[in-house]
Amino acid sequence: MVTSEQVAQLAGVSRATVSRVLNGSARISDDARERVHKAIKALGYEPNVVAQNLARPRSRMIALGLFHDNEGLAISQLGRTENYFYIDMVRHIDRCVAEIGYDLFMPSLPRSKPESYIRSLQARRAAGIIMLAVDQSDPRIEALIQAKIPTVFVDAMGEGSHATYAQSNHLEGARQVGEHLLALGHRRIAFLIEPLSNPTSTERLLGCQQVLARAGVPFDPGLLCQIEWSTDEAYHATKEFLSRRRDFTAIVAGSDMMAIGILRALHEAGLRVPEDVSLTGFDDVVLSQYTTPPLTTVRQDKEALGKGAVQRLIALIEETGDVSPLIVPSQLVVRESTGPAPVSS
Amino acid sequence: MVTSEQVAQLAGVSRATVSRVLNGSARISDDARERVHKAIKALGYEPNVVAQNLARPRSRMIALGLFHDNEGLAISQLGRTENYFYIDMVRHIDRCVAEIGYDLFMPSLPRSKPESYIRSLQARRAAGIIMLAVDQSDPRIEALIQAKIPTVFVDAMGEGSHATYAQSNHLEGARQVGEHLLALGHRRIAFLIEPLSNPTSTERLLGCQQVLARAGVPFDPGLLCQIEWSTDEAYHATKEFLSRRRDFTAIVAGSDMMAIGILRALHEAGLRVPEDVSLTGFDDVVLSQYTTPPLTTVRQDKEALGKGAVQRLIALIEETGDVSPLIVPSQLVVRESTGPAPVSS
DNA sequence: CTGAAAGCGCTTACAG
DNA sequence: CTGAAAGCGCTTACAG
Repeated sequence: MVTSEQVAQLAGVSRATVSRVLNGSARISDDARERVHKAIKALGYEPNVVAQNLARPRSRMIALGLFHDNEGLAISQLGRTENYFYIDMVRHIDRCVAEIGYDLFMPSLPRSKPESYIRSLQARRAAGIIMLAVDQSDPRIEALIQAKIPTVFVDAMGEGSHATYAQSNHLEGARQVGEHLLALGHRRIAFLIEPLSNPTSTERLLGCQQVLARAGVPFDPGLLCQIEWSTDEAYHATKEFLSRRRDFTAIVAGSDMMAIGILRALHEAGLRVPEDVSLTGFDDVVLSQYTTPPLTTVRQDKEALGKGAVQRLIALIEETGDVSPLIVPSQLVVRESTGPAPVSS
Repeated sequence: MVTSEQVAQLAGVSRATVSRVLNGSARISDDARERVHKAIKALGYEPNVVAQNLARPRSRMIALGLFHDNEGLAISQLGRTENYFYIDMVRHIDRCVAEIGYDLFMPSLPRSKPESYIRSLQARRAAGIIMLAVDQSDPRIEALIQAKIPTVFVDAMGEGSHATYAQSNHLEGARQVGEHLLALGHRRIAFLIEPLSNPTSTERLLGCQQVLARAGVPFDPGLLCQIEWSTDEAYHATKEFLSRRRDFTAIVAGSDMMAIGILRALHEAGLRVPEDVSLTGFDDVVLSQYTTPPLTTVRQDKEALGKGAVQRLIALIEETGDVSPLIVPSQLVVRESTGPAPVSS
């Protein structure tokens, strides 16, 4: 591996000077700058980022975490169906982070206590962390805030001197769903959603409830079903649910990936979508247009979320710029899984 | 942050000794070992892995790469529908790597030449790399082999003094598909598969061809359609294909994610699956049991692949153990997207 | 068994 | 503008 020492020798300067031209320091003679650049090119030099991260007061590594079931292995969690939406979003985060010259990494930390999670993060010298959090009560949220590690939470509402958050306007999205179903004549609507320890879930429920309440539609608690949110679990839970109740004309699923499982349970039960029952999702994952029928859902603006989260994290790290919570508008997308409520029932 | 220096002081030993007990060096007095452990616990010490990776002759970081369209941003690539199968596999890789005390990272490297890709990898001090490669002609494959960076290729056939590969037995899986369709009476079978620059694709085609040829079924080149392999592209390509030809009773899709797109195009064209046309996929991604109808496919053993790849990479890095290419058996899973060939046509 | 010293490859005050 | 030196937090021969 070629080092800055070799570049310095070839250019006839010191390592300090090489470092300075690399980091765009101001006071460098044009002559020196040019000689260094020439040497870098000739040698194919690329600075050792591990050494840089150790030497600099602040590293250029951003950690991406995903809290799920108290697991620390972020990459593994990302592969669970319930997190497919985040995969779409992470693509934008990745791109955005690369553009500003930082490295993104997903620390695979063993399951452990919050304090040790923090220490592992520090041991890896993360400059900051983007935390995809699905459970507001996860103790690591508070631990990150206390530790004053620059953090942007996505879908959890952590705030502090070095923390802020970004999320879609789930409430507004849910209201659109409520209005859409209402307009189609639905009155008895079932909610198959994630446990309400997930704030996203709560907002989605609330948005629908608000609209229905204003329209004078009574809320039937028996039609509210909190289920775990993988496609598999949604499928099984729906089968069980259908064995108890069928007196509804529409289902609001907590997410698209849940809707995919619900759809199958509905098919197997001989219920047609949307003729017998309408179904809506949330998120607009790539696959929601490939279900049978294609899914009516609420689109989250993945790009705005991803870029916004990165921008705020940098602002937090560099202590300059906008660090206010980011709320991104979301938008109902009507496809073919919703239709008029059946007249008889 | 607490450093090894502080631990040393509290334990009344030198930093060297702290380092030795941490790394399980043999010759350490029980007394010293115990004092150090006590100090570590008292201080909540966790070694700085960045410093470790710099100081050690060999780091404990494993890079995960994904070559796709000459892009370097691995995490972004992973989120494309065409790579959903790899997401499932990566979960096992992640877990396995964490178990042996290594860190997994997905370098987000800007699009660049092979040489500079190699340099970036070295600049990040990767001990080795697991390369998910989808195009055998990608120049980075050869570059990695030449550079003698320990590498395990998945789905590309790179071999060298420091390189080996792991993949499913796609040929055998494809034979099972061919036999299954043959047994159901299909004779005119369309292949909508990835471009043959992808060796996986070639093997899958070949396996089916072999079986059909042995059965005396002629191969119609007009029924072979090489299309890009995202769900989207498969959908659009299928629409186009259906406008030209419909004289087939079965479609072999190059992958499950392609089959999902194909399924939609078939629905829209008014063709019923499997009554009018049977459809098979490959991979058995999580979602293949949630399509309508659930997909007949070939299951890849993700766990065996992931674990096997990691085991071989470690063998390559430590220069001891089995580094022979790993071929994992795969297995037809019959679900509801295949049925008897329609009698009339 | 253990410590002092050199080294991993950078960056950054400190002088000049 | 530029270099010599110290430092980032570890590990590992080298002695003893």
